Amino acid sequence: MTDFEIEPIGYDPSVVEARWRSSWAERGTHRTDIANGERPFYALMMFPYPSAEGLHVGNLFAFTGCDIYARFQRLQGHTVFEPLGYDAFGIHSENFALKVGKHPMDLIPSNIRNFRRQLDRAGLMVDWSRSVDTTQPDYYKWTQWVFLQLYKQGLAYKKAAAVNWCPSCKTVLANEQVEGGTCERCGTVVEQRFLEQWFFKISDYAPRLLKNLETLDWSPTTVQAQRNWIGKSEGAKLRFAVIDPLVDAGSSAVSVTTEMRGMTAQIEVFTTRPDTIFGATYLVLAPEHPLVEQLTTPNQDGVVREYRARSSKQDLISRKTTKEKTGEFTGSYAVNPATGAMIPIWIADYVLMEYGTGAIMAVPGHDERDFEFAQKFDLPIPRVVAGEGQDAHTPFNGAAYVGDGVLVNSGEFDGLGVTEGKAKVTAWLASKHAGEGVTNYRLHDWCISRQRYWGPPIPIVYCDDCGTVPVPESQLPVVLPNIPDFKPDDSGISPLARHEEWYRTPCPTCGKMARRETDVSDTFLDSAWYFLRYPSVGRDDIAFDATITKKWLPVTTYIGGNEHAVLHLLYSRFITMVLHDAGMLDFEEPFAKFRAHGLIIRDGAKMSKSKGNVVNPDDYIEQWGADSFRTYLMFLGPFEEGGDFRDAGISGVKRFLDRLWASVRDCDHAAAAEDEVNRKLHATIKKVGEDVPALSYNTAIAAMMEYMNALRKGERKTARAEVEPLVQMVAPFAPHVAEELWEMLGHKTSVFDSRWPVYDPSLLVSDTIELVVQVSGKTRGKLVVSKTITQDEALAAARADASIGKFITGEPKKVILVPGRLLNVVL
RNA sequence: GCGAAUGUGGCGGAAUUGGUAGACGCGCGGGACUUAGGAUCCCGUGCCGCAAGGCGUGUGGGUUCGAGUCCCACCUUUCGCACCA
Repeated sequence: MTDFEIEPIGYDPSVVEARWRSSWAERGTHRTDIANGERPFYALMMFPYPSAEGLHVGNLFAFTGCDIYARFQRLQGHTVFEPLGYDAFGIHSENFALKVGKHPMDLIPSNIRNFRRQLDRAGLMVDWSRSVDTTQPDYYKWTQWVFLQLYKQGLAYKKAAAVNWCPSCKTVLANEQVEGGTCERCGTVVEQRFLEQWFFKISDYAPRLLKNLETLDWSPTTVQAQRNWIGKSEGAKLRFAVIDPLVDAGSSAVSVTTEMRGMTAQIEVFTTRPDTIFGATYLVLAPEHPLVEQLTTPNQDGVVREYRARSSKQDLISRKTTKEKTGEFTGSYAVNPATGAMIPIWIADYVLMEYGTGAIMAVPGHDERDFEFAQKFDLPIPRVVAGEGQDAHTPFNGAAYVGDGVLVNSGEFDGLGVTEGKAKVTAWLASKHAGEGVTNYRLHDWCISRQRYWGPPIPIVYCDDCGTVPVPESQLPVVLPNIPDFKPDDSGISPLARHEEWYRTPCPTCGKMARRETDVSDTFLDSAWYFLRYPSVGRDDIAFDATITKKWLPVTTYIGGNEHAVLHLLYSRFITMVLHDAGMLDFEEPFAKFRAHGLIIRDGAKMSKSKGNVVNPDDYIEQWGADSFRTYLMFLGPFEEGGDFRDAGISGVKRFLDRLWASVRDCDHAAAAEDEVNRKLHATIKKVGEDVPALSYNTAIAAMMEYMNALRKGERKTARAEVEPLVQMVAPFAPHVAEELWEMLGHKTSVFDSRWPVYDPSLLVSDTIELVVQVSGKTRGKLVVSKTITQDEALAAARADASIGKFITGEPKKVILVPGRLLNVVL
């Protein structure tokens, strides 16, 4: 190497990165001082499921985004805690184990080893001394403990209920795990089954889960998703008296009173339009409604029975996608409490048992679905709301009228607006004991039982004498046994139920032989509290330490995928609220700030195994280094929107890091920063310092590249003062090479123990500005002028400039000067 | 169907409160250094045009001295919810 010219411009990432990986490990650079660290900052990322395929680029995209944020906060002087663990229980792991014929207890540890290897190479600032693995007894002991806390609060209960059953996964699913009638996991059409299940009363918390959303600094899309899911709607619960079919069947009476004899039952409906009750001409029950049997008259029995059988068997897909209305008349009638009219009771599958009361009053004139149904079955369609230009007799033009208007054909309420009508009609019906105003939520209780093997056993014992007995906390964990035959079957009973040696246990209360609960809990319970565990990892006497928790939580920033907007994120909020109410936490919202990241696609298409366009991080890290890979991932689009991964793009990022490396290597340690460059440097410090906390990583990188270009313009020799701050700014993105360069600059400690550079605002202002000159709104050029130039001076200068002046052909009608920016001469 | 986004060069994407559209990167063209270059460095690169100049942010209107940005209507794509009474 005799000549400066032939020295390589680039650095070898494999050497540099290996060197710093071991240095960080040796020096404990990523270890967080939980007990004494000042200005704690808890940067959380969603922990991955350790699949056999290894780390997905989407995982790495999310982790890197979080890592950059965390490293930046560290450079701001925070003690940052960035933990990561494994969400390894659950159906996904178990199904894969079944597929490859291995036991999950063997499979998961090897998957985790592989994940750990990949994660180590990614350059994350993760404190591995405080990790969690949800499948370890020292973790799920506390998951079971969480269950017991809910049980103690009366928020965990068991009931036989119609639940979603996935025939392929052979287990029940929570509502949140059913997507459009299919299993979110395997896509199989979900069936309804009637089974005994454990539920958490999350519905009790619906109003609070909804209200607190207003106070959270979360991505708006996530907040909106939760709001929709909780699904608040204001309306009324109304009661319709049923006329005894035996007494009144075949009666031709059109009008009856509520005092009439023979009333056997009442039907409760939920409606958001109590104002339209005068137009309710029939009732509809969901086919599986418990009253249907009782209401069906002998001559309708056959068709009703057949319809119910058909709709229970019919897959939910066709039921939810076909708009075609079907239904059957039960033969019974009820009394409309407003009109006193006798109205028929139908069953139809467009009414869902899961929502409201499973029954509706049908107002065909003012509800599209009811209209369609009434037309098909030739039921009366009266008008009770008149819109603009309509009156009580305006005919329907082939569609229901769902707009605003005034009530008509509604007795004493005629003429009231819809809003006022709702309130007055509800009050009137309440005075007649026919109903009351209620708020209804779409959110259902969370079904947590799973008839599977790979999860934490639910810590409950059933004793013939004592009944349902929770396992005492001192006897936790209830260890999941290693059984060879963990395959689920169609019976609706967990594989653990085949192991008497496991489930037979003395009753914790009386000591008599009893039977353990053989269901395990939903994976989402594991992840609903893991963030509470991280700072307290190592404490085996308690789930989370009060002092440490007070110091570190709520989580300062949580970054994750929006696919968990209604599952994990809602459950975590719920569990946190419950523990707060039990006096164990002094906050009720776990995540102060949440940001949803975008998705990575590849060459304009979604990545998928079948398309063969999946990015394997290992290959890219091998070829380009983790620093370039990380930086490229952040550069390809806005972090919160995701981006399009194209192989060609990564070279530009590597080139940038190479140039930086060369600039540092060749820099002049003694020279002062050149004025022009220094100004640019301070503008860059400002820009990057604002972009990074806003997660605008792509523009932050662009700004640093721009500065790099300015730095090298004219093949000049750079000064140390010009590159040193750039090394710090690059550090969150490319931590390995930044450490290397920091060391090359003579520092003995980690760049992450340095302080983020501070910009000098006085360098960002200058006395002269570039004034854009427009003539009649068209840009004709620009002038370098004094910042304080007046309108007249600017106009004169524009006239004097040859290329601009020629466009100013006459006397201007109007002249507009935007100080410091632009001059528009209107002719 | 409902709701939320989105639409800018050949491509990924930038653009304070309305104020130089296309930053940064890829790709492409030219040059330098080279036995060589898929390395590196320099210059150029929205479209049309020799030029002067004109035209350009999904489409059509509008507000304004001035619109990618604001308003109205429509279209595209994506995501979420999907008979929720």
